[in-house]
Amino acid sequence: MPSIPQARKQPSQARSRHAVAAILEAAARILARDGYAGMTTNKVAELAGVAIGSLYQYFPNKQALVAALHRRHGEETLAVVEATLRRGAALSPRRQLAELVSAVLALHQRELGLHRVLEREWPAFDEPPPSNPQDAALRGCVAAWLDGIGVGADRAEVLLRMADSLIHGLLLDAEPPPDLAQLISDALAGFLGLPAEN
Amino acid sequence: MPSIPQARKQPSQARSRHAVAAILEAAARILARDGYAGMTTNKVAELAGVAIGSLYQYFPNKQALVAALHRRHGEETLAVVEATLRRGAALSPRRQLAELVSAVLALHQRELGLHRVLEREWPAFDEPPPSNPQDAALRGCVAAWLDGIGVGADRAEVLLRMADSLIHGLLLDAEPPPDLAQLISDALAGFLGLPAEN
Amino acid sequence: MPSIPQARKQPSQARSRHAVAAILEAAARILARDGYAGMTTNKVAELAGVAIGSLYQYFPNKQALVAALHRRHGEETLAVVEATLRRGAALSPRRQLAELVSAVLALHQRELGLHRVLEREWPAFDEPPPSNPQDAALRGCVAAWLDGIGVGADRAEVLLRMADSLIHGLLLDAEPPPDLAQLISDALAGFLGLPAEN
Amino acid sequence: MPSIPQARKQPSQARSRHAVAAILEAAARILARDGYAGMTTNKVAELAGVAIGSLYQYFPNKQALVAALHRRHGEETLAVVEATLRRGAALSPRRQLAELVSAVLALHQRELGLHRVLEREWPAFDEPPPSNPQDAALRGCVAAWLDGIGVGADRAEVLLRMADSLIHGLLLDAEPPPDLAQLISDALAGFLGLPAEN
DNA sequence: GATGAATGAGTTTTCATTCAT
DNA sequence: TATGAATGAAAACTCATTCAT
Repeated sequence: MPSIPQARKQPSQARSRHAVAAILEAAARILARDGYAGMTTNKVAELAGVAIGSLYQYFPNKQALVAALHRRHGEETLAVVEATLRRGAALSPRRQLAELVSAVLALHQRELGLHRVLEREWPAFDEPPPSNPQDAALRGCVAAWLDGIGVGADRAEVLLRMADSLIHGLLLDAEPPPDLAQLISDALAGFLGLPAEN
Repeated sequence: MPSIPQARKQPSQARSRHAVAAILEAAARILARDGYAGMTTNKVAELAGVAIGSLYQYFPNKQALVAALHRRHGEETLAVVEATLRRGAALSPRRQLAELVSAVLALHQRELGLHRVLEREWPAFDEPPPSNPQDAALRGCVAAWLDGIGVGADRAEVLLRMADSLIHGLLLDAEPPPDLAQLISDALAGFLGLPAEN
Repeated sequence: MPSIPQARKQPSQARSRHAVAAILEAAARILARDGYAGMTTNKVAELAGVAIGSLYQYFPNKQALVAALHRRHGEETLAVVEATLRRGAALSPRRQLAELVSAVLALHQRELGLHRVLEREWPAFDEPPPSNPQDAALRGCVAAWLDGIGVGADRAEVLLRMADSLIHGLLLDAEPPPDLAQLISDALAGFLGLPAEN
Repeated sequence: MPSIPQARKQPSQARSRHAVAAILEAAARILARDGYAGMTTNKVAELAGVAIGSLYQYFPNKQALVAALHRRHGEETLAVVEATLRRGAALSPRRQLAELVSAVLALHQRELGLHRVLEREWPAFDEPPPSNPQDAALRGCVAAWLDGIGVGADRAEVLLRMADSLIHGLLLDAEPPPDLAQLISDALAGFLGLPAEN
């Protein structure tokens, strides 16, 4: 199996940029609703309002479509994390953590079904989801923050995974508890050894 | 025509029990290796050494196969949790938690790939993974324990989800950190508000 | 591109042996009529009266179907050549050659369209049509004959190719000349240096 | 609205002549490499460096492209044959034949893969390869020659086919014998009844 | 019960051709 | 005229499931 492919052709004209966006949007919607196996390229093209051939002009195959959604998700997360850290620079570490969890949680809440599939069903492709550039950037960003608050920067990787796991694992529950952000940041604080605020 | 005499011979229950076990084993192996989409009932039957028709004699369809694996996993987890709690009754809550995490982690390490798929790729079937009896039993068991150590029993559900998410999310990493049990129980203790042991 | 594949499964039961024969027959007919590009596996299955899935149970892909026809043709040719040489052992070399040409020509005349395609359209597969066992056997058979009549056995290969080329090239003409066998054996005799019979 | 002035500028015929040449060249290359089925009009246009739309401006469809290549090949062959006969007018018939074979063989050797496909894969279109004007001219030319050397002019057609078949059949071998021209002209001489030269 | 050949709807993907710009 | 995005019919192939033996 070839590894996960990139986009086939850079959309240059306005019309095609629109087509690509429509395709991604449709793919997200169907993926969220029907899962990876239930998502057919024909359904995606139809919902996007383009011909199936056009879809294949921009994405060489089904996997590439999902990979693109994944990438998009990574970019959004990175942006949110950076913004939150910048905004909360003056807060206590514990509170910064809480802000981060809230922000990322909010991001996920926007497209719940999609993220569920993206995380859970990222099909058993050859390898672990490729650590793309955004992942690295995110890790770097968090590592710097940890370093700044006196926690070993080497915990960045695990922290991120924990956060991801907890967010997805709990958010996707039938009835996620209302104080989810609180619960999760408690757990992460426990892991980081940050003292509770009185 | 006279009706055919009912049963020529009491069908050996042993044989069919063996077939079911072989099928489940094969399904587990293939599911772990190829993911849900890559698991075909024919491949399962072949690896199990039974005819495809026989597979369908025991499992009405592909989903049922995966559901059975899920159930089996739930049963194993319940057994491990009960045993650990029984064995560690005299320990401090914090240490009991650590024991629990270690035990369940060990269980998962045995069939890593399988659990990844079981958790991540439980396909977007019509409904969320059915809350089977074992799940309820497990929840009850943990609730009782929490109650006993002075933590609200209502946290059982979330605790279980957290544990599950963390175990799967971290264990499946390319290079899971060596002190994984420690990290996870720190996080869970943080969530439960258990004081660190000095 | 993978090299030309073999049959996927040996038909064992009577029913399936029949299916394989029907598929090959249908493939031959359609290939002869529509050429390689015009031959679709679905058309073949339909004409054969089997489901498309059954076709793929015995032939892993379209190429394998054509390869099987090729093989069959090679076997028939070998049989005809052996029989003719056996029958004509007492004749003069020049006359033996004439007999051979006639016999093979007759074989080709039976399924004209098919052989046209088999020879002309054997698509640009990776390599020259694989020298299968029958080819080798045929070469050996002809080499022995050449040796027996005092012509270098090393001409067998070229002789066979010449014969093949001439038969296909001329037979497939819109109006092949009536004395085709004569013309071709004249040419081959010229190549072999066999004196004309008065 | 006033009608748009007809032609802003006489479209450079040079440019389009160049485009046609580039397209044919690209088609030849791809056809040789990938066969008829593997040749797509889009690939051809890309390799030729023109837009797919432009290709369709000069050639109404894919077949027309291949037909044009065929025609080109016919023209080259005709030219070579005429030149050879002119140059060798003083030679003996047997030697003239040898010269002809050598010359045409050389022509084919230049673009081996292309001719293979042109001859072998001329797809089972509705009709046999259209007997274009060049074919007729070639036939006439050869007929005249045969007449001049005292062989029935009616053998021109068969002679040409034989030559073609032998050249393609043998040249395309994995290891064509070194004395190919000799072998082929022996065979053709045998067919024409030309005496061997001592 | 056990077998495995047969089924065929459904999937992914290609590519000749068109046509708005 | 040139462009190249868009089209969509059609092709190869898969696989869950059935059912005659």
